[in-house]
Amino acid sequence: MTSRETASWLQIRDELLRRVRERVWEPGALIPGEVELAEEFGCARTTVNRALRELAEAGLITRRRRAGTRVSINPPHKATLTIPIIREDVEARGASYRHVMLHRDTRLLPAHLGGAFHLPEGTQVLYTVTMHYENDRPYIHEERYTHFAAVPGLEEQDFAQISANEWLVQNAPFTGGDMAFFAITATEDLARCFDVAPGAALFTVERSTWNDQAPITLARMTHAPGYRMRMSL
Amino acid sequence: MTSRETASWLQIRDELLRRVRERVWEPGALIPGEVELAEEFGCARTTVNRALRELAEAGLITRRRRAGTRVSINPPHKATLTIPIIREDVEARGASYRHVMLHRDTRLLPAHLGGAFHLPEGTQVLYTVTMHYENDRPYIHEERYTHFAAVPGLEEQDFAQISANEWLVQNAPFTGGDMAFFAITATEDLARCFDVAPGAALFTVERSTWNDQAPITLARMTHAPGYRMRMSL
DNA sequence: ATTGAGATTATGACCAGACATATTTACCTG
DNA sequence: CAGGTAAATATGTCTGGTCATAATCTCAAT
Repeated sequence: MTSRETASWLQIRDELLRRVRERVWEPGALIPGEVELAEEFGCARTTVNRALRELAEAGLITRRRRAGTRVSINPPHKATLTIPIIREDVEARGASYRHVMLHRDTRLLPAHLGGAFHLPEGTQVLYTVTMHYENDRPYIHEERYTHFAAVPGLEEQDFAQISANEWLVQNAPFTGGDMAFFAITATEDLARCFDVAPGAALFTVERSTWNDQAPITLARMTHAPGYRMRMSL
Repeated sequence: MTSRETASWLQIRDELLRRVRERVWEPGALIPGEVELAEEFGCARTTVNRALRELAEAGLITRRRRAGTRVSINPPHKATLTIPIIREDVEARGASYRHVMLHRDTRLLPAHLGGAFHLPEGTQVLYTVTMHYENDRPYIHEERYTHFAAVPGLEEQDFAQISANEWLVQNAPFTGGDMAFFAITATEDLARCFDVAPGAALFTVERSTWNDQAPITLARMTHAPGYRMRMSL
């Protein structure tokens, strides 16, 4: 008890994890209560609780008061994607980064974006189109609508030094958002930007973010041909 | 103390979260220690620790022994994707599901998959091609390589009733994996399956899973035209 | 100036016990 | 038998401690 190799709650978690994985406890089965496990492992209930809570957060077990703890029937597999700032992403690979703003204007929110961007149709937004380059090769084409009222100081920014992508992350912290991934065929504009034939398949990420129910920005980021977005489970 | 609306560690977490969000504590700044905060909130150090631990797990703050707790400079934005079993995903939308196995054979691992599937080139694998339908409309085209040695009972399965997708999730629990998303242009085969013109842009997910360093399966799932994979931040 | 030993300190882990809360089970009543 | 109430119980939270560990700081010896 004086010197253990790893924290005991971790050992307990791993042992419980093993029992779930190796079907010592079948999916759906009720597992022993905290008191019983604490006795088995010779520790306080708190420690078992810590281990069980972690497993419950991971979705491997389901806990309910009075009803006890059960092995989940089909544990949801979750993958976590860390959203990078484009510049940092590129530079982390040791490549050079630059960006060019192709277009910028102030306009009223187009009707067809009502669904993704929960604002009334006529709201004033900033519309920008930016190309991001990795080692001077086209990397991402970014088309973005930003809600003026939600981001103070937006008008003064020209996004020459710092891209809208990066500036917004630092200056308009969001509390929620969602993303969609899909494939599109290159329009003539996009084909020109990426130097491919129109109709080529391109991978696009559309992301909208908001803050206390006020939408901030909606970005559509189309990636260079052949791009693969990776994540681990 | 006798009756609070929510658990106090949650209240403390939210208050600390507010201070971070509203820049009461600047990014990079050192925040008060657990003892001091416990005093401020009038609770035990354990309770403050619980709140701080949650925030640290979310990446909003960074904690180090002796050095104290700091507000993260650029908190990583993470999105979580829950990977569905195709059938459950379809049925959850109230649609009917069916699948058809188009092809099945045993073969040696093709050389070009060495990278994604960390097995020697000649390993015996099961190759299957399955179409998944939603309301009798093509939904996902699944091409899959499964490592024979890693999955006992694989040979006996014909995947007529239950798809490989679902069977493997339940019978070959994996401990790790990775995914890649990208866009492809439809080959003639795929175009026929989805009833679109060859060259159409299709969204593809490639997923490989393993278990204690032994690869289990590599699946390439190509989605119907127009499909959008959604996730929230 | 550099290095290394020791004191200092904030977080991390743990414990034994207490009370709170959500559910289920058992029982009691109409 | 239906419906409501009370007891039982497993998890959830909190307290007020102790000890462990990692990182930093101090200061002296090289």
